[in-house]
Amino acid sequence: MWPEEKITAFRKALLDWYDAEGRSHLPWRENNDPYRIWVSEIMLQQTRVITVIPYFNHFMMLFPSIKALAEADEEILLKAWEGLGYYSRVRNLQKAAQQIMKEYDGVFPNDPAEIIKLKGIGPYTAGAISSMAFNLPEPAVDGNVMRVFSRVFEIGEDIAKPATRKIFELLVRILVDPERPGDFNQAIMDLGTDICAPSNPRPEESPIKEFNAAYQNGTMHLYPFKSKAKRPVPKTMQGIVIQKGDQFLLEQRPQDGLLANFWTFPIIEEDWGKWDKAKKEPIQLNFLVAESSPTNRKGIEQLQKTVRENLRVDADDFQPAVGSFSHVFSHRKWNITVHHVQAAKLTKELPENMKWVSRFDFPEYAFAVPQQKMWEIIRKQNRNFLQSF
DNA sequence: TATACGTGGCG
DNA sequence: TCGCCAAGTAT
Repeated sequence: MWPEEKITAFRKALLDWYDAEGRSHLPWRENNDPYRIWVSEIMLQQTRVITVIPYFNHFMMLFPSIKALAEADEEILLKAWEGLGYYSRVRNLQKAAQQIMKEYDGVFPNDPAEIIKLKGIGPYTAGAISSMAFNLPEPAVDGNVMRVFSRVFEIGEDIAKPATRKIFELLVRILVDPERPGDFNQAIMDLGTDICAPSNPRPEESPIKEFNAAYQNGTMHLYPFKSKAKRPVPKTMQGIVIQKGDQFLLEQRPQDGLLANFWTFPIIEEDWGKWDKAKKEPIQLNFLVAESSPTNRKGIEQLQKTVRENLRVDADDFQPAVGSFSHVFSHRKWNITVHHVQAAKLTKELPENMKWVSRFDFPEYAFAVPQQKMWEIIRKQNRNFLQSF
């Protein structure tokens, strides 16, 4: 580690730059309110600042206090997070708010050991809140911090591995400015956003270039080392939009897993391994659907049969696909073919997780992006001949 | 420890 | 089009 004088000089160079060039205008930097800082840090997990700003302002208006958040209706909560992604974040946010109301009398705890016990708060966020809201000299190590210091100290450990974070925490615990820990942590992140960016960094403009070993040694291209992520697994899906007048059939997804609890038009995954035991034939939706035409309706009929059996909806007038699109998640990719059919009648006995919803009530629902894309296809299709869409 | 979990932007 | 990236956490 550096001698004490060098550490002091590093802190000064960084904080002088931060005072002059840091992003002091961000809405969650208006004050040191732990609630605001907490909400912002959760939103900022794996999410860009520019994306977060409008969500943050709206969220604080809807839920201005920990108490308001703890008591919020879950539908309203999810709607406020609509489009941000990683939706378990907002569920955990509310759970933590309820934890604070119950265990800490509604006052955000100021002890790192207590903070990290809150749902959805891990080592990074605990350090961020501790340092920014309570001025405690805690490390807040995120991707930016690992990138900056991997270059400064030429650390070649794989930053994709969870264990690597601990190396940087040890480092930052020593380096962090004891007088201004929150500003120190934010300064590193501001630096990592632009000057010390992942691609096309400009180290010659950096306030700490004299401290940057990789820059001095011409090894910038080697740091940070990050192992490759696996590419998303493609899945072939059929999106089934079933309409009866103003009503559309929506299905609520399971409470765990991808897009948990979200309402969507039914989405059927192609399953080549699934066999119809009675008929002794595979249920193969997609390749048949893809080949369907006015003269070859086998695939469409297969789909219609599946809809009747699985969704318990007797849909007539089954048309070929009205559109398609891809949606990439972090770990999988949906290639969705969208079908629009008119229901012969409203089925009385729907499965528990399905219901008919008027399209005029759609604005009250939180729709994940795949659902929004499906709805956009239907709207465009209908705008051609229906003014009301 | 490795994997699940969203979305949008950029080269 | 595609791969990578962004203020991570839960399990």
